[in-house]
Amino acid sequence: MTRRSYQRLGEDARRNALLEATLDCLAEDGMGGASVRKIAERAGVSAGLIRHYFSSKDEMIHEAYAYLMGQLTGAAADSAHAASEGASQALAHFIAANVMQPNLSSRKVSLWATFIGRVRAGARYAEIHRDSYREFLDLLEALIHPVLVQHGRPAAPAACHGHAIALNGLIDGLWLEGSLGHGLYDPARLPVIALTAAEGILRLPDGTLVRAIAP
Amino acid sequence: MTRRSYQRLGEDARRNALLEATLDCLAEDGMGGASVRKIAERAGVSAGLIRHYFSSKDEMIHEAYAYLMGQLTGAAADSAHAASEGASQALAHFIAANVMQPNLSSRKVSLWATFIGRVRAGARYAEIHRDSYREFLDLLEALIHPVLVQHGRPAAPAACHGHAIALNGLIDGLWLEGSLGHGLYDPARLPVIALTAAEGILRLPDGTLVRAIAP
DNA sequence: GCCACTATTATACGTTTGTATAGTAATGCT
DNA sequence: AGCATTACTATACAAACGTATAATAGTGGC
Repeated sequence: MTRRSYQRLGEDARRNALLEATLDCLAEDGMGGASVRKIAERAGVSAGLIRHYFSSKDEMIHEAYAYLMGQLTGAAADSAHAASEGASQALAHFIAANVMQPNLSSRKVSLWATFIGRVRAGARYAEIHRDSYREFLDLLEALIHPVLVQHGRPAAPAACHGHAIALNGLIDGLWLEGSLGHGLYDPARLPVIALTAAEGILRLPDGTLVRAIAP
Repeated sequence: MTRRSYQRLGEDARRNALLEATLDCLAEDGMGGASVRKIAERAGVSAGLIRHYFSSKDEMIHEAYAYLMGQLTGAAADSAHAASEGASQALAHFIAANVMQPNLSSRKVSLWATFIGRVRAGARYAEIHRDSYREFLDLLEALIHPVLVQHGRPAAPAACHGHAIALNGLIDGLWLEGSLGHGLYDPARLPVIALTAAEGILRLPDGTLVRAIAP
């Protein structure tokens, strides 16, 4: 009996490789098609290995969701904290980044939607979703507040919160629909559409955000 | 051997019962848990029946998606064509209806997301999605145009189209996030948040849409 | 080079899955 | 009531599934 040769990997590296493989299989085959054997094959390991890292398939999928959302919120936080020339530019960059590559991504949307489809029925999914949604809202509030102050708009916490909810909704919706390659319009239009809409939502002077990132 | 007694149903009625059962199982158990046996049980028939109506499980799921989107777009069209006192009220009602019950529904969102998760990898899913997305955009454009004209805003087709994309994004995002019971805010706030944001996106005078549906 | 540790492979098992098909009971017509 | 039609049940099958476990080869330390 000839055993396949293999290379050992540290615990973190192997674990992350399995989570990445899980996400790859979910993006391609959905929840119904991502079997343990497929995930193992994608990760380049045998199916028996998975039990050494996760106590069940369910746990591995939950962890994959947490891992994905950690990546998405991490990238959003980096974007929010990036160097910029003022509050308007920071907000504009944040919004635009969400409706452009690499965030505008059918893979990311497919994964996000696949997990959202389970939020209603699974407490762990719901918890991960709520935490990341809260984090996105908080990031947006922090970006919106100084912009409102700068333009003399009402900037009380409640107003900022409402704006953050609306802006997050706009970004989510455009990101979702814009990533799916439907061919109904050129996704390159989305940054301007998003920024123009955001100016309206925040009652900013026309061009405040669009001009903040234009050449 | 005692066979279970049963009642015959006409082809359309039985078929729709199966599609409803499919959606119920998908909403509860996801793509990975909705087996043919579960769906049959939910529909109150034996598993062998399904082959008499659908040539495969895959086909049944695709048909369920088309059926769901038919319901959602049908309801949207009804809402768009409902009697109203003017263009602003029609648009306001349409927007508000999308972020309130019965549309604000974790079941609907779970189903929608579950299928969206498959759009990237499945041509049939992508086709159904594109057709319904186009229909929503068209409905919105038709609602937006007279409102812009009424308020002397630029109302060329390209402008309407861009506004429809933005508004649809806003509605989708708020509907999605607002349906999931995260407890971060009261979903009863969403109609006002959505309408206020829509006024901004369309550059309408403050209160145009909010006041159109307030008591 | 030797050895201990352990990451990994291969295999097994019981259950579940989607698909296939023969048989029969419900129902409408005469 | 009798009969033909057919919607539906029950069962079977091969494959796939998630889970479990014994064995072994890779690797670092000495």
